[in-house]
Amino acid sequence: MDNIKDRVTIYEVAKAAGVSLATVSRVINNHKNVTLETRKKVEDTISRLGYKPSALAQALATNRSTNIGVVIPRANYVYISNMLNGLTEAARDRGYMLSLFVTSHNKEEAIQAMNKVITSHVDGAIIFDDELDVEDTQKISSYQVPVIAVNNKITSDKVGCITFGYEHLLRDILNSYFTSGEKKMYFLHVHNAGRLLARIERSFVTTHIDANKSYGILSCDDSYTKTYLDFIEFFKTTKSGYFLAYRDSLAAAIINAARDSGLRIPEDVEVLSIIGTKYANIIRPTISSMYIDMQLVGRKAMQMLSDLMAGKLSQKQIKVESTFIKRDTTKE
Amino acid sequence: MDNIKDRVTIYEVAKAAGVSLATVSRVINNHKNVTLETRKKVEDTISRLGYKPSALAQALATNRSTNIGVVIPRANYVYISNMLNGLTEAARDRGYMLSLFVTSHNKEEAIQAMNKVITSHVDGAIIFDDELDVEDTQKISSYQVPVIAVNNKITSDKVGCITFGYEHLLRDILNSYFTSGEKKMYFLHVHNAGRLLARIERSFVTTHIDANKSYGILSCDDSYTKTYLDFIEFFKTTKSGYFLAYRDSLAAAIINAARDSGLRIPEDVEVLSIIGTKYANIIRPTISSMYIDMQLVGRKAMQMLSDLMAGKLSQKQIKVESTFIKRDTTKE
DNA sequence: TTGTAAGCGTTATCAG
DNA sequence: CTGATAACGCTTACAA
Repeated sequence: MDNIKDRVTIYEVAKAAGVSLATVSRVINNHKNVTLETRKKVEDTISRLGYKPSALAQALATNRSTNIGVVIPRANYVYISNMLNGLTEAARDRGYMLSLFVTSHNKEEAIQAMNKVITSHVDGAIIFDDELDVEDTQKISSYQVPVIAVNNKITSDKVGCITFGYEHLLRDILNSYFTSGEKKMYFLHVHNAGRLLARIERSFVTTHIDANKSYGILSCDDSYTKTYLDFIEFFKTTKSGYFLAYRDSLAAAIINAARDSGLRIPEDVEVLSIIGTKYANIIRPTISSMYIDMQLVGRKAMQMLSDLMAGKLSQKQIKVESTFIKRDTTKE
Repeated sequence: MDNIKDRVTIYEVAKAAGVSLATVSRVINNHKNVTLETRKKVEDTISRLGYKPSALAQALATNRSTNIGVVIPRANYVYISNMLNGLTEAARDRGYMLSLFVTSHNKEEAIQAMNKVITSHVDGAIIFDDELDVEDTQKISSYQVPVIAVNNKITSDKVGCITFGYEHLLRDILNSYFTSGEKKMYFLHVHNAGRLLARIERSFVTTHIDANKSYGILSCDDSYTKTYLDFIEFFKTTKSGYFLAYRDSLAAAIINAARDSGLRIPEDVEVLSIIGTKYANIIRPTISSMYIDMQLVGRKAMQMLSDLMAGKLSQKQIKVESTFIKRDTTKE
């Protein structure tokens, strides 16, 4: 319905204060060239009438909305909400609003979201989506919208990016394990979990091939309960292994299933969580993990975008390295 | 800079297609009364020029933005992001965009956020903030913005609400424990954690007083690590107790500290997590908790708002009851 | 079926 | 220092 009708407009304020539109506009924008007297008069009627400028009209007139579009996957993961948290903090410090665009793990929808970002007239966008290709991201920048792509290596005039360094570290971890460890390694393949996991899986495979080691790929659902049950089955026949799981929940599923099957950690079963969060430290045994501070990534992304919009982003591509945190689920 | 300058406008499309503004507008809005021929002609030039309508201008002209404002606390808790997730899903199904406004646990800032919601010209708002009083929420509705308040009992013409039922259940749990349990109960008081926890704490206290039982209030930080260390100290002198903690992380801190102090769960120490999430089931021993499906709350809130905006919200107030889930950290 | 023109609530460029 | 007035990009009666 007419929910935003009968809103007080700048026009009514002007009339009530006995000045012109222009003067009111000057007051609310803190322009100089306004007598203290008129300013006070205007401010009084503003608060008397409860006038709030329409950000919409302002945006239309000025060509800047102070809105930042944020594209994130729909999945409700802790590391995503950590990043979102970093984004909101940094946005607030800079006076930006955040418009949220969520995408499923499905390319078509991601492109839809892109289109919405464009039509929504944001001043800039931060795109964290595992499905979008370089060309899709490029498209938005052809609309003159400055973009920071997270987990997507792509730069151009109006595009910067933050990439994650997982492969090197993983390779190091594996190679080091090959020298001292003796268990067979398994990678938990999650269907449709996006390019990040796929890339890590590829790295896992090639490292094994390069070292001429055998390995296993285990398909699993992206759910704690389902994975727990699957591993209860699995451990009926297999009694040891080193498992790499996407997230802490999945790692916990393996750990719990192993213990409930009478296996010891890390003697029989070792587990590494790829995208570790604070829960890796809360769950017992504490979970060894690869870690990236996603909240920091969020803050950093917003800062880069801010610089990019101001035309003074010097380093268009930064890489955030993950670190290995040894805890109780691995021997080293 | 001029990031949204040299954007293709409806005017250019009209000229290029050899029709008027109005016709282009009709095409993009799927109005009938357009020849198939002209429609095709227009659509072709639209895609040729890569034209995207400006949601801003549309909103200004139609008085509806399809934007929903969401006010949530800045705190990065799982249950909050669960709710946000439910909101985004339901919003997407209805074609709304979400504008995010985060607040610290600080009233002034919350009011600031309220003002931004008003100026940002959203079609409606969902407010989940523990600091805002009834009057603050009322204020926004005086701007004709339909609002659903979460965890705030307040209704009026344009305001509906969802409240949480924790007190009754807690009272039942406590009274039942009084008959069979023998440990002293402690409530973890978290400073500035908002009204929800304060209300629950009050309920905890009065139930004890009514039953003429002694109890303890323990101040703690809203941090796993700090709380863990505090309880390592605590358990040096106190060897048993039934502890009620705000969230799973805090409950886990107590559990881990108890075990690391050689205490048995639930024989010596019992723990109840007040706002349980899926982690209550992942952590071992699994944590008994009170549970509300926050994702559902989010979806429900969006549905109510949608109805409210359409003027057909019949039940302006709904109460979501929490349920007790007995797991391994309590005897019953 | 299509075009003309007024209006949405601001800002910004001019004169005065 | 202040006031007209033209944008901003779109929708929508009203005319044609």
